[in-house]
Amino acid sequence: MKRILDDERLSMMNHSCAHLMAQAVKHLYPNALFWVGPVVEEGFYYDIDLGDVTITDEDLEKIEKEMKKISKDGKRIYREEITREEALERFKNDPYKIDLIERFEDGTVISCYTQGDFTDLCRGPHVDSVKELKYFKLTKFSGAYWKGDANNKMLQRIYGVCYENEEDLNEYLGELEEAKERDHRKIGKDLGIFMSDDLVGKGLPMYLPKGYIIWEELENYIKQKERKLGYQHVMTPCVGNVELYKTSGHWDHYKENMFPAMEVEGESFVLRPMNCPHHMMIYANSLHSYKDLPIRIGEIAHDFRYEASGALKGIERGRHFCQNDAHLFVTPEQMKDEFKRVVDLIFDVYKDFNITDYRCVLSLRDPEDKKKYHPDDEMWEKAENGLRTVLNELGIEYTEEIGEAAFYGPKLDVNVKPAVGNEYTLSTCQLDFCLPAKFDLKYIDKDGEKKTPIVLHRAILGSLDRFMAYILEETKGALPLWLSPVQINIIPVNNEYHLEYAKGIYNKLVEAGYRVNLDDRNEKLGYKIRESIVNKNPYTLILGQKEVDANNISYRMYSEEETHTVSMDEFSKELNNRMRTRK
RNA sequence: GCCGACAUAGCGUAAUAGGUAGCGCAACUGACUUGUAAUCAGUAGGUUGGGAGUUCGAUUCUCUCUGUCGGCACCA
Repeated sequence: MKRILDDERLSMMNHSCAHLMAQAVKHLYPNALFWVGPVVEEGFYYDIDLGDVTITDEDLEKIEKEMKKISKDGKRIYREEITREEALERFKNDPYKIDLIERFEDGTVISCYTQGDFTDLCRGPHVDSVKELKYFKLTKFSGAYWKGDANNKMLQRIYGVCYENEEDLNEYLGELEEAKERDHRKIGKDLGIFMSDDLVGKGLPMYLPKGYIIWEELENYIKQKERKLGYQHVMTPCVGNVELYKTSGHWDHYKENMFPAMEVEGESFVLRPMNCPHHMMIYANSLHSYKDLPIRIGEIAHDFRYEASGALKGIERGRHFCQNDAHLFVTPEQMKDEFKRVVDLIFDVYKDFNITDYRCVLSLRDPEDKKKYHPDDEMWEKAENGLRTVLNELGIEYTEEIGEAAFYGPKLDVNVKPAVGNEYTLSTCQLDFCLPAKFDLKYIDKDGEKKTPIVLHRAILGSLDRFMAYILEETKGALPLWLSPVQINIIPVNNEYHLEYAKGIYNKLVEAGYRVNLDDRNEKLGYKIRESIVNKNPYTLILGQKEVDANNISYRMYSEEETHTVSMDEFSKELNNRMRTRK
């Protein structure tokens, strides 16, 4: 399927369709004022000020109908170029357009596009006639802050999408439906992986036995990788004194997003939102020589953030989550090498999980935003240039994004897209010259001088919760063998005659360390097989008289219809192989 | 948090122009003893998310709270 943003024609159609929608809205709501209507990955939208009117589902249908009418009428779309002054005069009653026009320098030529009774300020380009826009659909609507600023008025945003023909449109709409099916929240419920309950609290999902198995496997997996790379794992408390976060600076930046402080015997404590300060204190616990560095402190750490209620989303974003966190304390000379090791680890892990659809972002500070970022221009220059150099040397493709850095330093983010919703960060590696200084961390260098180390903050699986959400969506719940809560489901054909044999096989597999289920209920074979497939078990063993007689086993793999009959030895080899290759 | 929509049994859903709710799957009981995607019969399960109001009567209308969903804003 063509991607709209990558396709010139489709981009133009979608943008023109935004104008078409605006015209229809203007017909139905003569007082409507329009802000901007760009093309985006999923089609187009237009931000509209409708005064006190709010859009409903029925309105969306009405607007769509009006759009069809205008399209049928088939007016040509004309481009017109006017001066900034003419534009200011023409749109003098439209504060939104004036706002846009005033951004242009004096003497700029500004273009307008007109179709029938509707004119809009626009850079273009557009299709030649509205009759080219036939296969479109308004998909959703919501509030959206003017200029993306929560302090501003909320406008109404209507989203739509336009394709060249009906098949493409239907295919796209079908994909939207399909995406809902692999939403981790649905899979998590269907397969009994996690739950949540109002009485526990929103944004606080709980892992059921099956979910905890996955969680545990992920924990063991990443800790093993890290140990091999010289990480030392620690355990630190989920609560910390407020002073700890005042020292780090997190309190100033994030107290609004932390659970409120608990006052106990004159002291204030908070649930920790991240683990950097604890790890800094662990480093500070002993004196370090340059010979000891890098020191790599890792933790599978429980964190709590008071996320805005509207931001909560299953296990992808909750108010409790578990970070695959580590802080690497390095000398300036070691920084580059250590950063490379982190990047290598990220992509090594992605290979194991078959993650290929990701985007690397070099997240930089916004130098204009004096509030958000640690005020030390020299430090930022050094950190950002250092990070950029390393990324270039590693040959990593990335885009730079301003204003995405942490308050203490720039970072490399690896972002992915979920089934439903906005892109998020899966892995991150952050360069920090700031916190080590705030905590006055030192090591003794060759020359006997005390120096401050650089810290790399990094998370590979990000949070185990979010990573699990991602894997569930990517696999549609059909997890690879090593992660599956039930790896092998055994079904005896007839309990009376084959249960003993099945038990023998069951014991052997359990002994070998597999998670096995023996389905000895009195149900029809077909019923049990169906259920085994619905539960997405990787292997379903069917054991009947044939297998008993030949002392072998028959199995079906998930997503395959044929049955394989092999000896137990062969089956063990296959299992071993899949466990080893993590397939 | 903001804008909007939604909330019916464990899950998926139906219905009521206001007269206290059906169905399927799951569960439970019994029969059947099964060879590759749903055996048959029966039983139980609901203060229709919580609270308040209007009404003779509210699951249905109104308000409010809570939660969920779609976006926006936020994301150390």
